[in-house]
Amino acid sequence: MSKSTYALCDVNSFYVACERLFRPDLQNKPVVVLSNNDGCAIAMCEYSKSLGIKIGTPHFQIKTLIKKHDIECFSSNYGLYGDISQRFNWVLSQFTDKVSPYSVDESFLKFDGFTDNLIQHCKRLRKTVDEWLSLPICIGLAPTKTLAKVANYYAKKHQGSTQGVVDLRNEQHREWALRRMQVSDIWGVGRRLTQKLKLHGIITAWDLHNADYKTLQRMFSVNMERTILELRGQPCLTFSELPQPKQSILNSRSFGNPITEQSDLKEALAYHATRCCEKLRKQSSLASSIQLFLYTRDGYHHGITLPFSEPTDDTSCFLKAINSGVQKIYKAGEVYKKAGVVLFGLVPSSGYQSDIFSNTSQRPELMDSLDTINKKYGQDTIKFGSLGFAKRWAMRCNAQSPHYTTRWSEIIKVS
DNA sequence: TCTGGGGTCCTAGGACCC
DNA sequence: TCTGGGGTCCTAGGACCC
Repeated sequence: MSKSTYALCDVNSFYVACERLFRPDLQNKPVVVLSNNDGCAIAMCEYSKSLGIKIGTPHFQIKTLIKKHDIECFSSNYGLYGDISQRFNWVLSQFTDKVSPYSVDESFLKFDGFTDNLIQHCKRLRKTVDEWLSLPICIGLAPTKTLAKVANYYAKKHQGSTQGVVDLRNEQHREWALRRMQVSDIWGVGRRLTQKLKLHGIITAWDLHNADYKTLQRMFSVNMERTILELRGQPCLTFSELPQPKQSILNSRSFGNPITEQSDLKEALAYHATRCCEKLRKQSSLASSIQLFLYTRDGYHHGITLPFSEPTDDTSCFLKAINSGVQKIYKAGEVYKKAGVVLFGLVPSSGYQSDIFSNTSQRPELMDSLDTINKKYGQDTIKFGSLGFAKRWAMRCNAQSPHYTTRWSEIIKVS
């Protein structure tokens, strides 16, 4: 039996590609996409990169560049990106039944039983994504996920000569590739680890490939051991087609303007809890506890964790917890810049044996109706009163493109 | 003046129990 | 002067990813 081959498919500058989909006039114009709150650049085209704009560069630092080079700037539009991402994965699923979405713009695929014709198959896949979705992608092939990432790195770097597909199933090719790659470019090796590895003379990906994995496991962690083995072609990371249920669910935002009133904080936290609960019910889980946290302007962090008497997915239980929690951590006179909610201790809702003596009110039908209506008619068509109407905390988002594919009112008009 | 948000996994250390 | 050992659970913090 032949071994499995992994492919990593990712869309080049995904957010920018999405913004260009319905704006052909931007095809040859520089584009930058900003983070939530329009705080910093999080995606950009090659040209903007060449001007020195990097991921994380604050918006205010590049304002002159934007003006000078007539760069089109967008607030991020996650509704659009999420929808295009789903279409992308659907196209991938036409080429293999083993698709594992890894992030909004990249997915791992698994191919069994392919040999020589796999490269041609991937080139057809690439052409199809281009024809059907107008998205530019690159594909890396290898016997492990970590090596597929390496292959993808080269496919992206040498798109012209490789036609966006690089195959590292061959060991000699792998050595060539790893010798020329910095260890910091390996998936799972960040800034800190790069520095520490350097002290041990490990500079290139090939150095790490040859290092003693037992020693490095003791020095760092089992993740480092896995990375080394994966670089040697031994799969250590699992491949799962079904998205695994989240173990924690978080929603938070910086405020558009600083907040000092407790009532505004409550509204913001109620909003975050509502979003968390939607995600919770979507993955059919119940949460055992809720944590709220506030950040002050001076960067100080206040948090509190409140357990429930039994796991729940009823929004009103979370809102009650927020009411009591925020009173405990709020300090009059503080200036707050960010708030958020995390749900912990998630358990599957199916088969959960609820305590017959518990007085927690579970109203699955009510929550169901709420989700159905809001899904059909838009977020917060029906909502709890504690979410309020003022939204004094709402984030800045001054240049968002229309939700072309997910809101009827924003669909493109041809006249 | 203005620097995002949502996740995962691992480890160390403290509390507690027997 | 001596001052156990092992297990579990929880939390905080660090590191990584996109």
